[in-house]
Amino acid sequence: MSVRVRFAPSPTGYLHIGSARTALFNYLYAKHVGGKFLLRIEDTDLARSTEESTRSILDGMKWLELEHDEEIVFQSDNADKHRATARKLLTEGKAYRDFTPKAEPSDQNVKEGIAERARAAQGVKNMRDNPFRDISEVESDARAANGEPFAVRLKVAETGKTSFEDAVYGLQERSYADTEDLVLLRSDGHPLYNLAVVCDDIEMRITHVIRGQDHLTNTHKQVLIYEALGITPPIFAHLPLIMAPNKGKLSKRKHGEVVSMTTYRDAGFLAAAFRNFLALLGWSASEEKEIYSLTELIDKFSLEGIHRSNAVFNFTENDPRKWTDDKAIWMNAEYIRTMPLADLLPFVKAELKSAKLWRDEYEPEGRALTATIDSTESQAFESEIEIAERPAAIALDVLEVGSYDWYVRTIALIRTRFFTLKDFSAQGRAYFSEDYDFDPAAIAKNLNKFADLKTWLPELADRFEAEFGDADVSSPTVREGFTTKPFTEENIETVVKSFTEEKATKLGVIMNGARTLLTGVAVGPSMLSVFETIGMERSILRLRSGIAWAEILPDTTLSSHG
RNA sequence: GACCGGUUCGUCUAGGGGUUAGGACACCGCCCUUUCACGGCGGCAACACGGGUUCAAAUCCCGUACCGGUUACCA
Repeated sequence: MSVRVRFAPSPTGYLHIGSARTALFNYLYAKHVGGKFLLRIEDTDLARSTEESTRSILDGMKWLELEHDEEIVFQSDNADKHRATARKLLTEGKAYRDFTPKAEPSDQNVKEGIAERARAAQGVKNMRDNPFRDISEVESDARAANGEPFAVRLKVAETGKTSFEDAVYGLQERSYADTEDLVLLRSDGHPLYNLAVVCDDIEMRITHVIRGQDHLTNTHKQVLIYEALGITPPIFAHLPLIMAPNKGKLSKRKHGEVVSMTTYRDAGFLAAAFRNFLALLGWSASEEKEIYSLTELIDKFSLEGIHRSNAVFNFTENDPRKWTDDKAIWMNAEYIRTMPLADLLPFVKAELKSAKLWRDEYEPEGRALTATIDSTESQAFESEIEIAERPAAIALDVLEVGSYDWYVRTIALIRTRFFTLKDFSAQGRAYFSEDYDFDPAAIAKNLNKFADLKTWLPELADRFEAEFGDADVSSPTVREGFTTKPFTEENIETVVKSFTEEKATKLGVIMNGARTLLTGVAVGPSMLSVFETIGMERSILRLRSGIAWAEILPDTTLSSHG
């Protein structure tokens, strides 16, 4: 029998990080064993389910690239079948009508109320004390025929226990005495969760139920329904929960956007990286390795590798630097820095486009750069990128700023310090636009402290112009007839070094000042490569520009010795 | 309260009778470097507690503590 698993979220909000991991594990297991990964929307709670939420969940799944097999099942479509099942159990005497009037839902916290009631009962409640449990069939039928409202409850036997072998938690047993006669059908005829789940899992021929540990005790109730129906239950595998840093529940209400999948998509995370991170929360392949491709994950995934203890999703509220789990950020940076450039480029393109920084010249001529390049084309393309990535291999000593080759090489250069895709349009903005911001901290540290730079840097620009000025950057290979050198790292270094000596200052002072003016930020790749990448013309322009200087505080009187 | 589950560095985890208890993130230091959030090297840091079994316990058993889940005519 082939394996069929399902991810069954209830559409009462966006895709929660815990649900996303449940979906991932189901997906990985299905793919590992060559089974089917199905999706069922558990929308039986009409009051709370929304279409928008369903869409958001689907969006999240799509972003994570967890494609489901077969049609989506909407649980609400099966309500009639659920009711029929309940009726069947009723006629077989395995369930009974409960004519107890429906209790008014308390207006305070529902969960709190339940716990309170349970505490009051001192845990000695007799689960078989429902007065309608044993009324005669005749009386029950008569009252029902009379229009009296009733809920349908499963008739749990007086003595015995339910048991099942959980693939993660091992043998689970529970005395009947601890399980109430659960409600199958509400008095308004609405099927309840446990009934609906069992019916649908049977209908969908689910073989393995992989879900959160919060359902571990529910499972006993479901086993009871399977037994009443005379059907062998599927294999259950419960997952440890993902908790907040205080080991409490991780919820939208308390923790906000950090728990939503769309947050990560919008924050510039790569799905592959986030998937990788999620996979390692509650599962491990028992090896000293952190980076796993999807194929590796599928290959190595097993139910045996799932943990039994909850995992903390570590983040610090109100700390922008640690707004989400450090390891997730690191993982994303790792992907951005080390994944094949050809795979990264489409994501960078999308980011630059949405920031209005994209230019069509960045597209390789005659080819559309998309995420799905066929293999032969992709190979040719990759070797081209390899060339661009390896400065030494480039025939030209200067790349034309704004060209495709320049673009690819720039991305290869700047990605080494980036954490998210957003960095390409934020920190990296100065590479693609003249309209970029200056980080006040960078100005304070690299410009304000050295007042002489205000005259030095424009002077450096003059020097650049004199040294490199009439080199034809548009056809840099043609060098004959020109008296000046090409604007390359090596030549730039010579010029800047002698300039520094003339001014009797440290190289760092000049370089850092220039970096701030040229890029607006205090960090980045080697400054020589930044000069080269920004290009001669723009470098000169920016060194002369007074934009950043305008932000210098008026009381700055520090000398260059500072 | 009752029932069920869990407990290895701050966090994610490896290890399941004999290990200097390993890795990753974070943090710190050094190196590289003009800067840096890149890179390299190194450091700090953990078996919840108490009993037992055993020549030997992080590992097996019992208890305690703590944490979590469930206890709905929610899902």
